[in-house]
Amino acid sequence: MMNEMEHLYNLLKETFIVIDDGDRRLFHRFGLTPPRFYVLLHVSEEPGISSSDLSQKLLCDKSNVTRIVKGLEATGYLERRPHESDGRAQRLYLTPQGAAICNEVHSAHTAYNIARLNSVDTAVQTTLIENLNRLHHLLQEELAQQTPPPNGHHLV
Amino acid sequence: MMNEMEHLYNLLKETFIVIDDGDRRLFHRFGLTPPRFYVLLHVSEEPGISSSDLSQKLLCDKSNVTRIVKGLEATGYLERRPHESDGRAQRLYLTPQGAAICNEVHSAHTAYNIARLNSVDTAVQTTLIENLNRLHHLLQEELAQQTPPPNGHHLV
DNA sequence: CCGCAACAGTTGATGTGTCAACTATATCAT
DNA sequence: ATGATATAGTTGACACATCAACTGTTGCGG
Repeated sequence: MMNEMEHLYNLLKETFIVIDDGDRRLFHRFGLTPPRFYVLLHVSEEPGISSSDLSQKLLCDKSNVTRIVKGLEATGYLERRPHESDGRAQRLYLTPQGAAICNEVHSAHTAYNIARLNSVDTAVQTTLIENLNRLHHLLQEELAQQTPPPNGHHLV
Repeated sequence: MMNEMEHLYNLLKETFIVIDDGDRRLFHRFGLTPPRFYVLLHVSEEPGISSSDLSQKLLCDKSNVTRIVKGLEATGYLERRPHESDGRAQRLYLTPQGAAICNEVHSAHTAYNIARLNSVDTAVQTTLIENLNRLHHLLQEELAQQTPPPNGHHLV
């Protein structure tokens, strides 16, 4: 019927979906989407970060960042300033409102994660982390040796 | 710095991303995308299934199915026939070409999953499945009791 | 049998993601 | 210095996802 590999595969996907759905709802309560929040978060952690660096952190295409930033700028959460020495680049900064909402949502998200993930006991948590770590490494190796990555991914 | 919950959270997301990226590349080799493939797969498993039922299996909105089906119909992989007793509904069937590509890609995907997930040894696999199962259950309960689900999700 | 709620499916608006092609600036080797 | 190459960011075209609003059918309670 369904072998172990398929089972593991499906479990991973479904677990992710549930987590992601919870995130989406949480962010929605604050008028944000996951990508918008994660842009704010990264900018708050590294003020002045460039769009390119951001796209690498988010594991998505640069063009995607361009448009998300545009939206956040329109909402008044983010601003772009020209890079002082590189004429191509720009630097991203949070506005005061952006910083405020980012802190607020970040706390809520952390609390939510504690609430939802703390229900598994510590022992399970630890082995889960160990095992996922191993799997994650193996998968990444496997992918890396496959081909030069086109551009792929689609995080958060 | 980073507590256990955050760690687990990030690991789950990143692991999923790597898996998903591999999938995307695999399907791409056959001129398919993940959503298109999964529509074909479900129709092959349940010929005559309706769009509504499909959207529930895929955990996505009906309107999404409408458009994916439209695309697959245009490619000649799928056809729609009116439901014999319900004037609102339609039945979905694979064309011979659709059935052929579906089988081909399905085998390739299974083989790929075996290759990539078999590198973790059986013991790890087993505990991983157990622990993920537990986590998955808890998360789902948590989500379910939260609110009447709007429509959410975004599988595969 | 009639009116109305539920359901199947479509459409439009919008956000997110990809890729490919482009502009403009930087960098590096000669 | 100049010319090839790389990098930063934008844009256009398209796929996929949501939600909200709509059309038609079904089915059910009066």
